[in-house]
Amino acid sequence: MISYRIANRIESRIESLAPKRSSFWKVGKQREWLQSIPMLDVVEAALGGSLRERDLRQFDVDCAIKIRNLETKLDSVVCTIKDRKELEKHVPMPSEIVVEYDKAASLWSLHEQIKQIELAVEEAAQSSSRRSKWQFMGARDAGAKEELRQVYGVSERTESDGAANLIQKLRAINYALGELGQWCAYKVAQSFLTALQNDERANYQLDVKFQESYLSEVVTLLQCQLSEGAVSENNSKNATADNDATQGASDLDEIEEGELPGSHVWILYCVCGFLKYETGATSTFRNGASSSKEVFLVIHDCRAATVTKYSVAIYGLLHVDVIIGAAVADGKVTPKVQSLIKILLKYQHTEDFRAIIFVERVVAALVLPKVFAELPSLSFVKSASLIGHNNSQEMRTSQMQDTIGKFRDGRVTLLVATSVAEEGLDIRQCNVVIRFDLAKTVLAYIQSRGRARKPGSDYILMVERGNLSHEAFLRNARNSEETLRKEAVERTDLSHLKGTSRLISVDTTPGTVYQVESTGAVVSLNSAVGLIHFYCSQLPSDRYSILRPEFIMERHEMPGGSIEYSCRLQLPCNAPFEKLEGPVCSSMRLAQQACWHHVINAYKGSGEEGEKVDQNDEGDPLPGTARHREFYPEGVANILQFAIWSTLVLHPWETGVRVWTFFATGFRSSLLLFGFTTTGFCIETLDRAHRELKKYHKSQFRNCYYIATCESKRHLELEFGVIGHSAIAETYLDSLWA
DNA sequence: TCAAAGTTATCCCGAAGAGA
DNA sequence: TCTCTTCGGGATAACTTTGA
Repeated sequence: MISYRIANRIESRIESLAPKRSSFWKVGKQREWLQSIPMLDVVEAALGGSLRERDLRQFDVDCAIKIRNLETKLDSVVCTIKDRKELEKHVPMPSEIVVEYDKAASLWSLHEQIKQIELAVEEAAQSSSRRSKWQFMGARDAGAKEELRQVYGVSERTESDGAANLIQKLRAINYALGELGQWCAYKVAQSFLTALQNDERANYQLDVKFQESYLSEVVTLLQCQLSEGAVSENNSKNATADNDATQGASDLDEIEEGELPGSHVWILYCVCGFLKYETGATSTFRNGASSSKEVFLVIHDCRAATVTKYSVAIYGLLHVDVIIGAAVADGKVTPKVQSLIKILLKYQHTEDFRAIIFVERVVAALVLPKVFAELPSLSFVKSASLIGHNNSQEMRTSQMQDTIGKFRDGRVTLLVATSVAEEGLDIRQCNVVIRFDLAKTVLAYIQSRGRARKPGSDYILMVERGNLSHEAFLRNARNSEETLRKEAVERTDLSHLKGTSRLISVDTTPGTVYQVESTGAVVSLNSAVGLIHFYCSQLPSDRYSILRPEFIMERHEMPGGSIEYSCRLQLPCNAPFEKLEGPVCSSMRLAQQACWHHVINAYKGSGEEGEKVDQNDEGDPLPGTARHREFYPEGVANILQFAIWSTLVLHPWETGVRVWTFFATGFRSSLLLFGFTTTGFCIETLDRAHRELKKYHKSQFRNCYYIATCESKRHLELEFGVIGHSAIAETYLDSLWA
């Protein structure tokens, strides 16, 4: 909490400083500092005890140094309030609870079988890579295949195209098997398979068929193993029918409170949606979903037992414990999942329960809500997944917002989220945060705790019993936080380290850090690559420009056999400089970062340093400056003012309408505008033809500014009018059309 | 032992497509 | 034609694996 406050303080300080700084400065990673919060080494755990006092003092000093260096880098001051209780009056602090679970028994056989399937996929993909496309659809010659390609409007994909995707899925299943248990892995495999079967491409794309066949195998593998202990909706009914306890089950609804019928030895089973265990001579199987109360009991030899609401409450957890415990023994679910279920059950009577479970992997976030949905004992929970996008199971932004909205208004009471929810999710009703997978960094540890916003909240950390790295992480996170707080209050005297390499100084490290004298803004190697990208994005442009730097790496074999790298930086053509060669460095990353200094030098050389040189002597803004961008309302660079005209004729197509296409490309102070005629583009509509043609030329010509594809002179004039070149275009077009 | 490469996740932004 | 949404590529971060 303290360091989170510090972070906020620093961020607001940065924000207050930002307007005074150059555009380069604004991109600096403001969050970077938190990632580098010092932590005690895992060595501590390996030593089997706490660090000695001398080591702790050393750690405090390290912490002080890091904070001081951070302040230097950000030109900021770290501070906090002395009395923590004072802070807690205003900012609710959840109570931290550590829950231990046992290590899962490894299901070697299943893991191995899935790995074998993975190998088989790789082999099949390799052998299929040369196979003809579209063959499986009966296309035997090139014409037939082309016809199919036209019909479906997509290029054909082969088995090898699907292999990489499938291997990822198999690894996710294997992960679920190890971390969550067999039943969850089965659920994962099943959802992958269902998604493929619902994919309309399955009708004609080989890669989908390929994946489907292997996934079916995995589903069968996991499903077969489950049949001994698992009860699906269908076979639970069968089990009930097979058992003479059907009557007993119906009776049970009536006997939640009162005396059990005495004619049998009753063993009532918790059926958490998927489990059935036969341990008694006479048994009753009851699917918990049939009861409105979801009571779960294990009562042994209870001929005369009296069931009361009290015993229901007492035995509720015991019941789940026993039954899921049996499932744990079978590997159906892992002890970790068992513990999670038990944790959730403790909140079943909590008013306005709202919880977030943080998991590391997307697959866990997706499968756990499915598990909860099938547990009658967790029917008080309405769960949903929250994951980011740009992964194989991505969630769209609108879906994410929808889920968060539901969580906020209570339609969803439990979110199972990846780290996407660690920051920025502000839901005041959230009263429980569970770290199913421990955070990876102290930042994540603090941030996820901050999601529990309600007074009296719980922050539950699930730790594997006997896992040294888990224990060490917890200790380190707490120590780091406390050390930070103390350091922010007391401030260690580091004057004796002044001038040494441990305390960084913007002045003492020339060559790695650049400082803008007028503002004091500092740029380091760490932020170099990001800054170059940002700089490019700020260059004046029109909507057709691709403003992206390109880093071309070169490998150098040095005398002595060592390998070093240099980087050639290619900037967009509307930058004041286009190509820069960086020095030879020991690593690719360093070579990439080192280009930064050349950018700085070129930047200075072009007179573009700081805000004072945003304009030339005539008062016009210079290229690459914010003012320059504003100066051109259409976003067209100054360098486009001069033009060299040229024409060329491309592909004399056989039939179709004649289309005029132009594209413009600029080099520093000149513009090349090419025009050519194209006939034969008869793809549905002319609009479509234009788009296709534009796409083609964009891919063919680098640094292409603008493409216009038109069927008449008038259209072309309009196109050029859009980018403010109507006068130039008119002159040119007159000569062309003449 | 260390650096590179790979894997897992994230965010950001431009391109492309859909719909009003 | 414009606006909004979706998709995909490129970036970062932390960690693990691999190889010299």
